[in-house]
Amino acid sequence: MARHDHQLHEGESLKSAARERLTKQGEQWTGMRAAVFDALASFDKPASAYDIAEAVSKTEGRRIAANSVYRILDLFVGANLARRVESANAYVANQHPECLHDCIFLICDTCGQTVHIDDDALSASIRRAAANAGFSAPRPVIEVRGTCGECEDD
Amino acid sequence: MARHDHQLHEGESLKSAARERLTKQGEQWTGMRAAVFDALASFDKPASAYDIAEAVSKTEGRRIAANSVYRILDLFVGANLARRVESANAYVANQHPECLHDCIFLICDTCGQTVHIDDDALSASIRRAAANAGFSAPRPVIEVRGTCGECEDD
DNA sequence: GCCATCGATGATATATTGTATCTCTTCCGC
DNA sequence: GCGGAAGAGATACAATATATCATCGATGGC
Repeated sequence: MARHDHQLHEGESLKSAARERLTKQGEQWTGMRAAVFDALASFDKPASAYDIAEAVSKTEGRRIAANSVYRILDLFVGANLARRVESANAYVANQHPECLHDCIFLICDTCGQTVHIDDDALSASIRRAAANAGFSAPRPVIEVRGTCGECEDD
Repeated sequence: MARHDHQLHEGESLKSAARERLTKQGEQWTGMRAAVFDALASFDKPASAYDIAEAVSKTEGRRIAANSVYRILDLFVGANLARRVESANAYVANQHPECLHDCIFLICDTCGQTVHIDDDALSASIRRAAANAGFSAPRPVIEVRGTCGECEDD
C-alpha cells in the first residue's frame, strides 16, 4: 500500500526510531514518554488519550492522569511520532516517524479500524487549493469515514 | 470561488431554501428548528452546539438545553442543511443545501474563520483512493488548518 | 558539594463537548 | 376530538480537553 520505499517500523524498531527522532529534536526520551509510546503503539486502532492513560496506569501500577498523557501526545504529534485522528478524537502512532507526509486516514464507522495511506500528489493538490485561497502553512486533515472491507462482508 | 453556478443563498433566501429542503425530506420545520438554523446561520465562523444553545436561549428568552440543539444539528447534517467541522467540533450552515458536495474547509488557526471550497475532482480522487482500499460508502472529511490571508498580514 | 534553574511530571480542578433516558407536549392522520 | 408518533424539555452523566499550581530531578555555575 505504501507508495514509497522507506522503512516501515514495528515493535522495538519503531520504538527506537521514535526515540531517536525525539532526541534529535532536542527532547528527552523519558520513562513516561516511552510508556505512553508503548501504549499508543500497542493499540490496533486509534486510541483516545484516556484509553492511553488507562493502559499506562495498568502497566505502571499507579494512576496516570490524563493531562500528562495529553502533554506527551501533543509533543509526539509535534515531533511526528504520532498523529491525531480529528474525526475520532484519537491518536495513532506514526509508523515512519522520520519522513513527513500528509497522511490520509480511512476510518471504519463500524469497527473503528483505521488504515493510513499516503498520496503525496493528492495532498499536494489540497495544499495548493488552500494556498490559492490565501491560506499559509496549510496542514491538510484528510480523513474518510466509511465501512471497511471486513465489516462490509458481514 | 465556487466552481459551479448554483444558487448561493443568504439570509431569508437561505432560510427558505433550508425549510424547503427539510420538508421535502418529510421532516418538519418547527419553530425550534428555525431558531437553531437562524442561530447557526448568524455566526460567521463555525459554532459549537453550546454556542448555538446559548444564542437560541437568548433569542427565545428561556434556557435551551444542549441536547435539543444536538438533535437538531444532527438532523441538519443528515439533511445537508449544515456541516460538521470535525477538527473544530463545530458546525456551519450549508449555503446551498440543495446540492451535494464533499466540501473542503479551510480553517484559520488564528481567528477561527473558515472558508469552504468545493472541488469535486479532488474529493472524487479521495473517494477513489478509499474505494481502492476496500472502503465502501466513503464520506471524505477534508479540512485544512492554516493561517488565513488576513491573519497572515498582521 | 550547594544551590539556582529548568524541564518533566503529578495532583487537582474545571471547562467543553457529547449521550442517555425519561417525561411531557405538539402535531398529524383519522 | 382521539390516538399514535415525532419533537422537545429536563436531568443526569460520560467523554474529551485544558488550566493551574506543586513537586521532583537533572544540570550547570559557583
